[in-house]
Amino acid sequence: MTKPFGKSGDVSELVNSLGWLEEDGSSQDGEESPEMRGRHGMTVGGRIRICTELGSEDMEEEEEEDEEEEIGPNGEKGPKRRGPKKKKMTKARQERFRARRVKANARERSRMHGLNDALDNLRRVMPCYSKTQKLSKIETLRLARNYIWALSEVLESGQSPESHGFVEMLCKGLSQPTSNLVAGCLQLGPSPMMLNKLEDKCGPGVGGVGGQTGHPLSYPSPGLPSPPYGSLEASHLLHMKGFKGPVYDNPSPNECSSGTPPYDGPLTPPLSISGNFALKQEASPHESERNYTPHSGHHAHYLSKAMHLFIFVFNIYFDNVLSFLYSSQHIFLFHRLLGLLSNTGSCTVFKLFI
DNA sequence: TAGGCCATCTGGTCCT
DNA sequence: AGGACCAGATGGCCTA
Repeated sequence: MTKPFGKSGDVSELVNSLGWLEEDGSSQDGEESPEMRGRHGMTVGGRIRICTELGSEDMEEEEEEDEEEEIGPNGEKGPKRRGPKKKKMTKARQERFRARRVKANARERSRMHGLNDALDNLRRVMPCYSKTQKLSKIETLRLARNYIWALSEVLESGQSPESHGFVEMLCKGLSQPTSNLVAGCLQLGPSPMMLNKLEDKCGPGVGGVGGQTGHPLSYPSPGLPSPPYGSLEASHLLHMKGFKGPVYDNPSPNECSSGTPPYDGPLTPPLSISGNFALKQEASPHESERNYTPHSGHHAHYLSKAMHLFIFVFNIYFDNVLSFLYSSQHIFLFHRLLGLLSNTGSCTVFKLFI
């Protein structure tokens, strides 16, 4: 249920159709003409514009009026205005201002599109991804936070990802519908929706749950990070201990309450980069995901998933990642993890990173 | 119909 | 001067 893009563009079309565009055409892509702002003070959408340095002709007139006011009503000279004298809004200046504004709007739009693309990529690696039922921005971020948190808990405390607690962590602070969605995905395992997801990414018959390899944990070829939803495969999640029915129809007081409660206190850091991880990992350094069994490759498996998501999330803000990595001992641990993960053959994206 | 979510425009601020 | 980023404002769409 994705909404069409450029809704404001519709407004501009309306404006265009009403013939309110500037003659030079500088009001394209939803821009409102200075005339509209100046003369009416309110635009098509009813927006009130506060004129500061806007290039309206009225502004120019206002300035001139102000200058006249300095000569008092009875002819006496009033106090001179202090500070630098305002530049006059000449026609040329107005046009430059307008052109600058149009360019800035375009940049801002593309910036936001970039942000949305990144968010879309993030949605794709969430436990419940659906083209038709998109998570909202805020819910995507919350779920990502929870997911990283939950996976790191699995690594640190050895908690089973099949436990009720794992699901609870995933749903913490999420709205009721999102909680239900997540719970539904976890309970149902690889639903048709998830199969679609795999096919969307790697094409039909390529890897994935329904792919040629047949193994539930054989991920599709590179591109996006290996999808973490392998951990949601039926063999893991259908038999969750203590996970009964639509749990979130009846949420516990602390978890998954209705609405979108504010973030209630600091969580465990998304992924604790501590020596422990590496040590746990070393138990089966040569484990391949294809040969993964829940017992022998437990930590390697979930470590790789956590790292995939971790890196992917940070990939969105790559600049921040770099400063983050070079800022402390993390760089050492990062490389150590990289080496270990390489042995598992499950860190394609990781390698691309380096 | 109210509320949630979203895209867009805009002005301000900071930085190069 | 101009670009990046941010937050506020606004209207449109959708759903309960």
